[in-house]
Amino acid sequence: MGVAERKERERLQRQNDIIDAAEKVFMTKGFENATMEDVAEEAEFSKGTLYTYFQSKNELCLSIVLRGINVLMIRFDIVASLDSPGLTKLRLLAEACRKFYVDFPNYAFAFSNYKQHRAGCHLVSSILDTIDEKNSVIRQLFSSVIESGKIDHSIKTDTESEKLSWILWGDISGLIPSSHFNSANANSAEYYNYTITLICDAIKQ
Amino acid sequence: MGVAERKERERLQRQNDIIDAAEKVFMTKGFENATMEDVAEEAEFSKGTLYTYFQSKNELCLSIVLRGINVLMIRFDIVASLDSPGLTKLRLLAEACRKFYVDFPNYAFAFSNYKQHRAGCHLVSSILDTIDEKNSVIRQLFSSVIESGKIDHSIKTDTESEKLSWILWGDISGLIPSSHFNSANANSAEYYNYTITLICDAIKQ
DNA sequence: GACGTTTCTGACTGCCAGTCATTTTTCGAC
DNA sequence: GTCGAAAAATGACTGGCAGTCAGAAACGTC
Repeated sequence: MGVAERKERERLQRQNDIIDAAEKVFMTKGFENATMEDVAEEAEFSKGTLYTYFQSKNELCLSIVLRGINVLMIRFDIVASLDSPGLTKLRLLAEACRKFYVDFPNYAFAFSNYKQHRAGCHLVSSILDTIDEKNSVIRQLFSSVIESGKIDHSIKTDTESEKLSWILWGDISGLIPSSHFNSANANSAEYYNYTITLICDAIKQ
Repeated sequence: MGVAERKERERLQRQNDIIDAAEKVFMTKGFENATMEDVAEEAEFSKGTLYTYFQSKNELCLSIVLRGINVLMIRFDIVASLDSPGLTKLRLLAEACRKFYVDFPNYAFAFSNYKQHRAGCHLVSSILDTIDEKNSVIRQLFSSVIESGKIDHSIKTDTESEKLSWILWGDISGLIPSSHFNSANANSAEYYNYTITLICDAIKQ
């Protein structure tokens, strides 16, 4: 009796379609200006239906963030599994993240508004919980890469891997996408790279 | 004929009173939940009056940010005028900023929402222009401190002062108060200090 | 005290997130 | 094929708030 499974699959598919539509609409009109009506129209559903899939407009936005994190994590996992010195892998993680923003500007945009959507999402939300979880996993990944660098002597042993993984992930997930959308700063990639260079210089053995 | 001057002074005073009220209301209720009615009541004006002093709710918030920047800049200027090595002054600038957030949590809060208010402020705004100006002045201040460090041999001569001042000011004004992708920011001061330590380690002569 | 100017007011408008009673669709059982 | 129950979709409606504006009040000048 695979009906329940099929229904669940279809539900997830519809949910995905709505996120697709939201990505498109929020990206073109901006989160503030886009209305749930707009998203509903793009997704070819009525507004009411959106609310059977998402608690609020903000939660819908967080779903986009979550999607982005998942895509990014695939790239992170590939880097982490490489057979290279820890410091090299750390640089590659940062580079993977930078490239991710170039490849998916809509996710960079979503990331830059993350805090705002999170604040506007008071209710208990499984999506919020999942994001927290993924964040924790990513920091652990960074942390283990740093630790591996200590073992292979590419990174100073007095480096505080937990703090550094927090800072690095915070920098590349929060600071960079937000300055990316700052009109005054055309060559943000250069600043991004310089930040990474400085931090790596500070911790290299 | 000091009437025009007195009127201007009074107008500025009233504007200040409104910002005072807004600081209080936004801080207690949060920007999203606080209404212009709330601010008006606190300031003992009607809602309409607020709009003769500020173009929008977002511009009112930016005024709070601007106030904060001015307060912070006084502290920065004191540090910059010290007769110490450039690297020391850079550390003291970061420390002054951290202390500023402790002394004025409401400004830290305003800073963390800066991007959002800026985005919601489409119109031409003299407050926005002034903020941009102050930001530029602060980056110049950082830059000149870095340059002075090169001269007194506390900072490596290949340090890119313009990029670094951008990064540092971006980090301490944007990243730290918002403390990005995680809610557990209990010991954010530690992360803040470690970031500064790492960057200073990277550039010290 | 009358007249022009500045400041203030609060009822009103338009917009939109979010709701919910109702309709439509799905699907197993017979 | 059709009936009844459950699931999904609908869109008119509500409530709340940012921002407006026509008129009232206060102020300044002669």
